[in-house]
This record gives sequence, structure tokens and C-alpha cells, in this order.
Amino acid sequence: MWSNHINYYCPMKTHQLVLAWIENELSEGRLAVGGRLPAERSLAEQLKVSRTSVREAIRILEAMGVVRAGVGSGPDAGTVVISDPTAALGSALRLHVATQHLPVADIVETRVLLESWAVSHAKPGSPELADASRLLAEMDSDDVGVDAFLALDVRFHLALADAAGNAVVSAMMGSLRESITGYASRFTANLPDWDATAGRLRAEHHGILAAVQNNDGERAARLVADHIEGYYREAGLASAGTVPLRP
Amino acid sequence: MWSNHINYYCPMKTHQLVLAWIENELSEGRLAVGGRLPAERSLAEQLKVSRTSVREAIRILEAMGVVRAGVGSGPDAGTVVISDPTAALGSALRLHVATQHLPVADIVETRVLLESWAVSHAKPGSPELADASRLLAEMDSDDVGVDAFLALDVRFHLALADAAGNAVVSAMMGSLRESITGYASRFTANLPDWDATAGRLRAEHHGILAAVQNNDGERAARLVADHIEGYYREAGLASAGTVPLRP
DNA sequence: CCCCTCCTGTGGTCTAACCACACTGTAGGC
DNA sequence: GCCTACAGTGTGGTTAGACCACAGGAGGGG
Repeated sequence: MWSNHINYYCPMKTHQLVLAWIENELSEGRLAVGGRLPAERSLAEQLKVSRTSVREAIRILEAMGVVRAGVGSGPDAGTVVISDPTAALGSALRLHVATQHLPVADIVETRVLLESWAVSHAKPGSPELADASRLLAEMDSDDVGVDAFLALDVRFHLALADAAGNAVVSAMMGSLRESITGYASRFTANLPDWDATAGRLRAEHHGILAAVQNNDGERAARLVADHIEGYYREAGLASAGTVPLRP
Repeated sequence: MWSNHINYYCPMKTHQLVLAWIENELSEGRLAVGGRLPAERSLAEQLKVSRTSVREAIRILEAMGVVRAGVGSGPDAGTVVISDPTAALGSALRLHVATQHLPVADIVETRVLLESWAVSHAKPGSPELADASRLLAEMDSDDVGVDAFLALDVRFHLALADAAGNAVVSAMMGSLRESITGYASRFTANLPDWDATAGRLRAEHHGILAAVQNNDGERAARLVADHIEGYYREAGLASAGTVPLRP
């Protein structure tokens, strides 16, 4: 690389150069969601770096949910720009939970904070609430197993969060859920009586949705906070709920 | 790679294998913050993959703020495990803001939400508040320029957020700030009278800190919301403050 | 005892090659 | 004329091997 031989001070690593170039293209609007990056080999030649460095940059973008790499040829192939902030935040949070520097209790607390804000700001007529209602109907069916119920539960809560119309809150909510998915099954294993819990959760879900649809944001926020904290408390997460939402 | 020749179904890319291995080592506690990863060449041999794939995985972890790579030898060299969730969330948010799929207004709104929660849960005697107080004193000095003032402002708000003691909220606050740092200078350029604004910001800061120290969380939350929304409104971000914190 | 030098091990970068994949156009058979 | 089979082309995925800059440590010479 020329910068190592000529420049006296070039602290930027090669792949960061590529990263900066791509980010600039995005900011300037020359690259937009749905668009395709130049091929790795072309980009390497264009930026005068090796394909290795280009690939490292693309790998980072892929991990951040900014691009999706597809082999082959045709419209779906190549590296195309997407926008999946949830993926980025989710894997980041999951990794830091693994390092045990992000307590699970803090994640739950943050989830309560974000979700109660979301329901208190949800627009009663929004299509996301219709989705939530549909999901609730599915969960009421008797033949859903534990795993299916939990999957629907996740989608229900995400639909609620989406109804507030704040993309950042939605992404953070999704990532928080994703980061503790691994703990969810452990939690349910601790439950003394799943059928009773499921029944209670169903009832609480209906109550929350009703409050949102009645435009009673304050009540919805209180219900959703109790709902989440109650669940984790029952499942044995010691510190959940020790900090009330509104002091 | 053997999986390409023998296995019929191996959708996991090679670098993800490395990623999974490292994440597992973290979860199991065999790797902890401050510890060092095996050298890239050793890890490649151990996992039966190429060094390139190991490097791609490490690059992702580096971008996520999970490790820090250092050349040379000695105690500070090698790839050591750190934990900087703010970096991960920050660059992710910044990139998605660049794709224009995360509106800046949503970021500001989320910041108001998180920060008003944080001040209403801050412990009056916490050391972070002492830091905040010190920063405030520095900002009161007459000889601070605009840039220095803004830098201190960032640290003041982060100190406030840290005082709530929730690592996730702190990390998210920091990342939100980082993701819109590029816009901050543009905002200040729009201000009609910087000296007047700075004076008002100073007064509001003191008011917020006093409320927190008096354990009046509700007042602190209201003040901080007004503080942030007022600033962005004055700087010309149209949609800031259109959604009140407490309906 | 100190300083200088060489050695070793680390990450950083590059090159060249091969693979699997999926579309695309064309040549062939019907 | 139509359809099928196949080689061609371009994409990302992976690997091996080489070289570089860097920083500490071990050894010798002063």
C-alpha cells in the first residue's frame, strides 16, 4: 500500500478508508437503499486497495445491517444496500451481554422504558395495531405450542413498538428482544405453570391493546410495564422490576 | 474449506464460525474483558480456517467495540477483549442515518426519552453527578470557545445519563449523541446569537443538575426535555419537539 | 551498569489463485 | 419455431503464502 511507504502519518487502516468512502457515498445520496455496490474487485481497483481490505469493510457493513451480500448473478446478486438497524444493534448488544458488561436486568429495564413510551405514543388507528390485534387472535388459539406462543409474543410487542412511529425506538426495541432471546427459553423453563402464565399473558395483552386503542396512553404504559416486569419476576430474574417506571 | 466439499448444507460462512466460537468463549467465561484472544495465526490453525476468515471475524468484533487490536508485542499488543457498547451502537446508528432510513428527528426524540428517564432515576449522591457539576463549572468559564463548550456539553449530558446506573441506557445515549455529532456543527451554525444561547444553556444546565440533586426527578425530566427540544428547535430542526414527552 | 542491536511475535496488507453459485446467451435437437 | 442443454461470464467465498511495520525482550559490547 502506498500510504505505508510514502505518507509519514496515515493512522487510518485501509479498510476504514473503504468504509469512509462507502459512508460518504451513502451520505451524498449516490448510494441508496436498494442500490448495488460496485463489485469487490472493481472497488478495490478504484480505491487502489486490495480486495481483502474491501471485503473487510463490506463484512463490517454486513454485520451492521447496511448491506447484504449475495453470490451469483442477476438482480438479487452482488452487494446491495439494505437498512436493518435492528440487526446491528441486536448483535452488538448480544455480544456485550456475553462479555457480561451489560446486565440482563438493565436490558429488561430499558425495554420497559422504551415499550411503555411506545404504547403511550401509539396512534390508535395505525395499521401496526391491526397487525397486533391479528397476532393476538392467533395467540388465543388453543393449539399453539410454547415456542409458537413466544414467537407471536415477540411479534406482538414489536408491532406495538412500531405503532409509535419512531424508527429508532423500534430498532432498539427489536435489538433488545434479540439480545436476550437466548435467555427467553431459560426463563420459561423456570415458570411453575406455563398454562396459567399463558392465560394471564393473553389477558394482559388484550388489556394493553384495548388501552392503546382507547387512546389511553398512560394506562397502556402502566399495563405494559407491569406486564413485562411481572413476567420476568415470575421467571426468576431477580432484579427485574426493582426500579419502577415512574417514581 | 472442508464444509464446501463434504457437507451438503453448511449455510454458515467461515467467519461466522469464528464469530460463534469467540462469542461462545465469552459466554462461557473463558474469555473476559481484559483477556487476550489467541494470535490470529494460532486461531486460524485451531479452528481449521484461514487467517483471512479469522481476521474478518475480528474486524467485526472490533467494529462492535468488543475487541481492540494492537500491533507489536508486550502487554498492550495483540487482540484484547474490551467492552465499548457505545462505539458499536454509535457507528451503527450513524451509518443508518447516512442511509436516510433513520430520521434525525427520531434520534432527537429518542434522546429526549432516554435522557429524561435517566435524570428522573439518577441517584442524588452518585459520583457521576459530581463529574457533571465539575463539567458545569468548566463551561461557566468565559474563555471556552464554541467547540470546547459543545464538547463539555456532550460530556455533561453523558454524565447525567450515567448517573442513572443503567449501562444500556448509557450506551444508547452515547451512541445517539455520536450518531448526530456530524449534525451538531451544522446546528450551531444556524443559531442567531451564540452568546445568548450559551448563556441560556448554562442556566438550564444548572437548573437540571439542581433538580436532580434535590431528588426532584419529575422536574428534572421536564427541564431536560425542554432543554433538548428547545435547543434543536432554535437550531432549526423542524420536527423536534412536535411530540411532547408526556402526553 | 547501561546502551545498542538483533530476534521474535504481533497485527496489517497485498497478490494470486481457486471454488460455488446463478444468471445469460447460444447452439443444438426436436 | 420452440425448447432444452451447455458453456460463458461475473459475482461473492475461501484459501495460501508472502512481505511489511511495529514493539518488546534477550543478548552482547561498552
